[in-house]
Amino acid sequence: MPVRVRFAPSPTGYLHVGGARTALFNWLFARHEGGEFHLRIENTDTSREVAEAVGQIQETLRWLGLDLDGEVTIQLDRMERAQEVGQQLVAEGKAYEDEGAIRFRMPNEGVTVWEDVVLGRIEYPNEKLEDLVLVRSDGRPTYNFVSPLEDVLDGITHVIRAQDHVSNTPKQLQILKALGAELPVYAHVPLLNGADGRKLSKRHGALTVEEFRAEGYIPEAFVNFLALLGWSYDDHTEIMSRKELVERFTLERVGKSAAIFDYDKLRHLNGVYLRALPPDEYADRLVAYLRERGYDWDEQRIREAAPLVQEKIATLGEFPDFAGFLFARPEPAATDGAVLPAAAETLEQVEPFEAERIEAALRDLAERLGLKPRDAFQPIRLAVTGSPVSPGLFESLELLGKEESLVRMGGTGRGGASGSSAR
RNA sequence: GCCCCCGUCGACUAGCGGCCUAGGUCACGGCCCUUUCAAGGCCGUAGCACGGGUUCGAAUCCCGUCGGGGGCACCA
Repeated sequence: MPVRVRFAPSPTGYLHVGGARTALFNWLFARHEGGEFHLRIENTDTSREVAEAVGQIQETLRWLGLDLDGEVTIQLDRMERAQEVGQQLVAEGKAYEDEGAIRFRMPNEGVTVWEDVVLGRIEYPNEKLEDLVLVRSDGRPTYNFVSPLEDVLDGITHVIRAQDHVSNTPKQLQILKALGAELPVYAHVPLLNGADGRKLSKRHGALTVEEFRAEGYIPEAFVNFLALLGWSYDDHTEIMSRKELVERFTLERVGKSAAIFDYDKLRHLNGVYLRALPPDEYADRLVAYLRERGYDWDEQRIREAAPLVQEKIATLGEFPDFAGFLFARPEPAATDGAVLPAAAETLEQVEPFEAERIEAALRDLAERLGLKPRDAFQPIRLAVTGSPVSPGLFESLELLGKEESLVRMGGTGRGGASGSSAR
């Protein structure tokens, strides 16, 4: 039987990183096995918000590169089918009417056992199982009823979900047994926690995949990072392409304990991926990102700036702060502008105005003035970029052009040696 | 309260009885390189929760304690 898995989020809004990780593990498993990956929306109402959330979830999965098989199924569409099955269970004496609702008869003794691919053998005492409502008095089926029912209807072979579902599993197993259905294999993947070890929440930072996207993380890096949360290939391999992840992913190597979402490591990985991109593709991504974020900066200029920042920033979102001075005059920064007049005079003579010549001229100047390179260049950087941190100075000057560079240097230079005044 | 699960450096993890003086990565510290910031190179700090067993031998197996998480709905 071919493998078929499903990712079944509830449509409460944008996809959370925890959900994304669960979706990724499902997808990796399906692709590794040559099986199918389906999306099922577990809703109990059909509000407009739900429709929007479904769209957002699909867009996020698309961005992550987790392609779907088959049609997206909506839980509520199965409502009537679930009611019929509920009635059938009543007829068989496996469930009973209770004030208009249908309630399932749970066994009172014995244990429900399953072999969890991640957790191992789990035994759950049946006496702890309460008779649960299958269909509410208003006719809507409950989650613990439809979810396993749909798994049967959809031919789901492996249920890969987060560990907060562990205690639902014995209930669902009992229902499946009553239905006479073939049982799927269960794999409960560890949860994702925030820095304090507690539930991941807003105060820990970004939470939805869309937020990370907005901050300039790229999907390859994000997927690689997510894969490493609760799964590992061996004792040293970390950077893996999507293809390699698919080849190497197995549920057997998924860990049991909850992981903490490490923003530092994500950022590092993103930097690794960004630096590894071919220059022209890096520029493409940067342009696309800035457009997405609403920047109307000149595309040609962005492309020219790309090589100056590729080695230096770890997320595309850092570009505006880091290289924004190339697109608009920065606020003048406080600096000791003593060298500025001489530097301006020197640069005036540089022709053509190219990084290599600029560097040679300025180094020569520094030497004549008896200044360390850093002492000579930093005031220029401050004047031209408006910041003590910037892309390479000489390349930046070249990009800006002689005229604009001199204007910026002159603007601060007039302040004289004190240079502490902004004007 | 009851039930289930988990427990290796600050973080992600490797480890499935001897290869462990516990390995890799991020973060952190130092040095080098250097026009700033990064990147890169070298070095370093730091961990098997605790207590009992089992065994010639335990991070690895068993029991207990402690700690953490999840769940106990006509929510999903």
